[in-house]
Amino acid sequence: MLDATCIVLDFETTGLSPDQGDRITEVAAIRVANNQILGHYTSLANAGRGIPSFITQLTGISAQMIRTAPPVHQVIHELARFVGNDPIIAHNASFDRKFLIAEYRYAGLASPNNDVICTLRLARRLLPQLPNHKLSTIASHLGIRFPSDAHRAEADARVAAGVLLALSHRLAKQHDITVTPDLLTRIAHWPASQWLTRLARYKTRVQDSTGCDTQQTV
DNA sequence: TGCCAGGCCCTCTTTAGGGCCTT
Repeated sequence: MLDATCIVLDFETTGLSPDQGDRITEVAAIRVANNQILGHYTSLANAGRGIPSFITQLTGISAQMIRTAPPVHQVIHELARFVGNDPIIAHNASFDRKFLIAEYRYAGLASPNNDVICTLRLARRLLPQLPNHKLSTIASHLGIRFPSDAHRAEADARVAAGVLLALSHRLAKQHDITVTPDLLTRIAHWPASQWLTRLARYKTRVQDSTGCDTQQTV
């Protein structure tokens, strides 16, 4: 169980690198609290960039769709209000984080300092037996179905939210521990070969600090 | 002319290289 409020974020973009001039084309942010999806913000975004044909083939997002979309600065300001200071969750979070930082900068906003948790890193630790750790593979393994076409922001974000909740549930059940964003952040950054040892030490430290056997939120 | 992301992770490693993952 995940005992916190988090924002699951997914961007569709014109390419892989904001440093190479790529911009976002669509964003979805989903608020997760008390193990439920409580709300979402989704929008296409017009950043004035052309859409490579392979991106249209991959995502279904066309140049025509972007021409009639809200301007990207408006979308980013609305996104920033929705996200607030809650921890951000994303699959391969370094990708979405670099676009978030770039788009905040373009929009004249201060660089976000939200905690960031990566479901790719979590899945590599909690599900090492999988043949790969693509979002679709993890979702299939966990019995999570895409609500619509993959590679659209809201569908990917909803699936990532399901992955987050399923991994949190599995972690809590298998290790008898309260799962918090702080713990997920720690696990994601512990070396993959050491995370179980580190988790045992973490549990011992929490028990010692509380003076009882019951796990507490830290 | 040719190339063009970047951070993480694993291993045949650490004075490195290659695969994975996101669009």
